[in-house]
Amino acid sequence: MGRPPCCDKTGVKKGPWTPEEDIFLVSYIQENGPGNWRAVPTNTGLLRCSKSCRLRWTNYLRPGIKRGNFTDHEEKMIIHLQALLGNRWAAIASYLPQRTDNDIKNYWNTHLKKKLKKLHGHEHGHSQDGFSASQSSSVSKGQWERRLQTDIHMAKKALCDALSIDKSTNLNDLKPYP
DNA sequence: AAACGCTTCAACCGCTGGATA
DNA sequence: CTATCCAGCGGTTGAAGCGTT
Repeated sequence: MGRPPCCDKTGVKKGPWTPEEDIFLVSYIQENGPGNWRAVPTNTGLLRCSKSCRLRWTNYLRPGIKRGNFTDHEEKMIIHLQALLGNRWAAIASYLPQRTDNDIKNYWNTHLKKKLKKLHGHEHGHSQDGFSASQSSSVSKGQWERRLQTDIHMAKKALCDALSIDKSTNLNDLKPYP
């Protein structure tokens, strides 16, 4: 017996959010802060499940979000980080605080995948995901995590090169967003 | 003008890991 | 230790918009 789905209650609204719903959600979060998502539908009167509220806030309503028009700089970072980390969009997004993981994922799937395919022609047989690739060569998760840390360090250096950032001063700027 | 196919992206679904009782 | 709950994550879907015929 698994955990029951959170959204199977009757009377839960789905689909696009209306401006009114957005206002209810934003004003609630302005007063109470994000978190305790379970309480949000009851306290706001929104007929949405907690998951839907959290998603709407983090991907659309949260302040400081930049939408559309990815810069060359951002694009390069995404390409480098994806090559290193695989499809770990939340981890990638932590390096681009103005972008959401959903946005980066969408941009990758709709723009960058195609772009890279064109660039590389038909390269075959290379893996996409770090740990799943390592698993096949019998690497333990602990070993893989350590390797990942090293890789991240190397990637930061590589990013500095790719983005023409001064290596000695700006490595720390690439720390994930808290 | 309208029918069709393609692209984009907001939102959903199912799963996982961490926290807690 | 086990069961349950919740937040968060990544894959996927489908409606809307856009371009082409």
